[in-house]
Amino acid sequence: MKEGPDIALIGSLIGDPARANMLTALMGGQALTPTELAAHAGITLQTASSHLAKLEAGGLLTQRKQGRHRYYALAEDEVGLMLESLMGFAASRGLTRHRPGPRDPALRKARVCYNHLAGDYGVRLLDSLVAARQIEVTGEDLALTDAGRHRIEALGIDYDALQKSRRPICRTCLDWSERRSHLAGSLGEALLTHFIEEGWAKREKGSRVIRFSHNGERAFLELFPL
Amino acid sequence: MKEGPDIALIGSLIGDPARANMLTALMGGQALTPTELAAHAGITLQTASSHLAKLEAGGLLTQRKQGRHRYYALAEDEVGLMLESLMGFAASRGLTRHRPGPRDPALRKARVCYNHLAGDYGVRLLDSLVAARQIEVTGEDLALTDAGRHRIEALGIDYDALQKSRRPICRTCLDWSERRSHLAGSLGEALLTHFIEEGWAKREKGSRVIRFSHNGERAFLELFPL
DNA sequence: TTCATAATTCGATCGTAGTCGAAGCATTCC
DNA sequence: GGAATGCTTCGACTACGATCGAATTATGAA
Repeated sequence: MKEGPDIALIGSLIGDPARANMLTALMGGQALTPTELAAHAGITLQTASSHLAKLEAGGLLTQRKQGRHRYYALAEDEVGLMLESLMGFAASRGLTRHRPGPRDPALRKARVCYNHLAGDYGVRLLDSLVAARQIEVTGEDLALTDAGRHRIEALGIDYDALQKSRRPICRTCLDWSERRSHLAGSLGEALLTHFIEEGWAKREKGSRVIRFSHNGERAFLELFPL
Repeated sequence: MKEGPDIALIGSLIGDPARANMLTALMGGQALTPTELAAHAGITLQTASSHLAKLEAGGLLTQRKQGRHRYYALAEDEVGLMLESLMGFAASRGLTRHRPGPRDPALRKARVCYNHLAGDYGVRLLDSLVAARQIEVTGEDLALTDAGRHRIEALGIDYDALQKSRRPICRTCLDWSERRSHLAGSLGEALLTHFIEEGWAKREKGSRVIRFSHNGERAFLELFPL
């Protein structure tokens, strides 16, 4: 009768439109305050506060106090992966509330998925690393090869620091626009940070879009060929 | 504000405990009837029917009519992947429930489905006839070839008698233990009757189990190879 | 201190969705 | 043919949760 994990609780948390809007907003990767999230969801602050408490109790969000602000963010990578999976299915069903506008192609090209690169460029990144045998694919698992380690160290990324964290370095994440996997995990995060620090790309305010500069785009495509 | 796919609808569908129980049950891979699903969810048939209609409208389930039964199953692989992702997260939160026990192996091996053979042996029977080009598959329809007609007449089955009845001779029937089609229709019935009359197998009282004798099992496997 | 901003808590209202009994179809069994 | 089974539809009841106004707490600024 009752077997397996309890998905109803998680589902009901995501199932409320207001909460779903907040979670979608937080998929941008930035921590947001209750006031900002209330605006995203189109509800009052009181209601938002109640929702956020539930999401936190359910383990989907974490909260960080900072002065008189409280910053909410997705609790773990796993939350982002799960939401992306839901989005993938919803998108395949044609359940998109987003009116097809000019921002849509930009979103499909490159966007942030919690903390790593997604969209066409995100998929290309993983494909390129796999093609160069710098990442090995075993089923759904990814592993960095020796060549891969040297490669990212050459980019100036501290491999030992990545290894210290308990999070997996490489991880697949299903891309809802491309419907293929892109690179998540601490390496995925580090690479996106690297691109931004190098000035190749930057986050667009108030959305998940990642804008590549002209030179940044050229460098990215050259560095990660197919 | 509102970008990306609408995950709230999907979430709310999964969010109801009764529906979550049904989906969990269907993760087993077998197609189930509303009655069975109602039992899994601990609700009445009426309520289950309402839930199933919603899940189907949401694209999570598909339905297949079979006589006076309706078999529900997960609509696509993507649904399973999505649920798996949710379960993974729920499990990591420690939100686990009971563990499933092994079902009756004899039922899985061979049982009666109305009047024809089902289970592992039932699926094998159809597979073998198809492999020998004695039955042709066109989508969900089955057709007996000339070779097939000669084959069953050689077994002593009266083909003309089968043709006289209004019922289709060959028909697919979804096997709940194997989750694949087996052979139904008047031919399916005639074959099971044949096996029993030959003494190869007999029905077990008070259950749906079909017990093959030692010699019967040997003869069956030899006559219908894979 | 006093005021302003940020956020939570409380309480009341209101809709909606889950639930089941009863009735209505559809199909199969005898 | 009629009875039995499987399932859906309809209608009514109920309960839970989303929502917001008002009051409360907490932090920072003047």
